[in-house]
Amino acid sequence: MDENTYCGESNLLDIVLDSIKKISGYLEKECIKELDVEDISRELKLLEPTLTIVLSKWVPEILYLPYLKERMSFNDIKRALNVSSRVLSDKLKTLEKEGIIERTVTDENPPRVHYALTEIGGTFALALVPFLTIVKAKQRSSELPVTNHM
Amino acid sequence: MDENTYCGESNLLDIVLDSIKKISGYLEKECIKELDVEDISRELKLLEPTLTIVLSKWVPEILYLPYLKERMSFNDIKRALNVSSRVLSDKLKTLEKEGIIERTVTDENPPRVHYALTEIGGTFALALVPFLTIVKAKQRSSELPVTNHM
DNA sequence: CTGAATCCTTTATGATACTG
DNA sequence: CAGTATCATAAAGGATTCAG
Repeated sequence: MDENTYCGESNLLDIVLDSIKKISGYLEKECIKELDVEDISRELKLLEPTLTIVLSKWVPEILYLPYLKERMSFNDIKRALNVSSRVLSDKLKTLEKEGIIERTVTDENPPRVHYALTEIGGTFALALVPFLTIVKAKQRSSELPVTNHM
Repeated sequence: MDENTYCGESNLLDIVLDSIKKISGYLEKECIKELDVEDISRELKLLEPTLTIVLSKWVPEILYLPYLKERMSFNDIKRALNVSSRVLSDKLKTLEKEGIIERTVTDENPPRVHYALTEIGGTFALALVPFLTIVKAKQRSSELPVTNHM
């Protein structure tokens, strides 16, 4: 494993798998027995609006851009992702409303606009890493080290 | 915090935040500097097909059902989620093709069909937990303990 | 019960053009 | 540069019906 475009993720994968193991252990011991389908379903319905936003097309890409750069202009993002301005505008507005990114206008002359992840936005991005890592690992090899899934 | 429908997740949140912290620390030290927008963008494009599937409507819900039950019939799922059979059928087929769930037909009389998470599917579900936990924590209170996001 | 087949509506996205 | 407005298309979801 040497063409690590993302970064040395043989190591990242280890961290992620370790996290998953802990979560799995916790869930197994503490609560799974008491859950029922309706609970989870109801629960996920509450999460759905946010899920729909964060996991729609382009949004993961966007999240990992400011993550890199700290702040980017509208056109920087547009060019980096090769997305139409209408779609990008929509997404940015939605993400701003959700408090995931923030838009700042400088009082320079001419004024500049830049976007950056908020703190919660950054946490969101990081919380997605385990999932992205697993997806990637699955794509790389079908035989992924497996945690005990309940 | 006592109406924990999901489960005692003040504790789960701790585990998740700890994981995120480790991931954050790792990324910060090891690689973020060397990344550029095109890399990440290219990378996420590869993940996109899977992301689109797993994060589309109903799929998280589905993932957390067999997660609970180990195996469910078509109609169990249908009733639990209150989803049309066309949509459910589509989703299940796609998930099966992706190796995330598996469909089994028993040779009873009458034959029964049931669905269950595969091992990778279970890992997927667990890998989503951090993200779901963060989303939920965000909804519960705007002031979420924050990791240093780069 | 487990779907497949149809049809219809809604939502998401894309392309293009245009403005302060 | 940072968008908005408009139009067109595609993709996803929902409702209903029917069959083995």
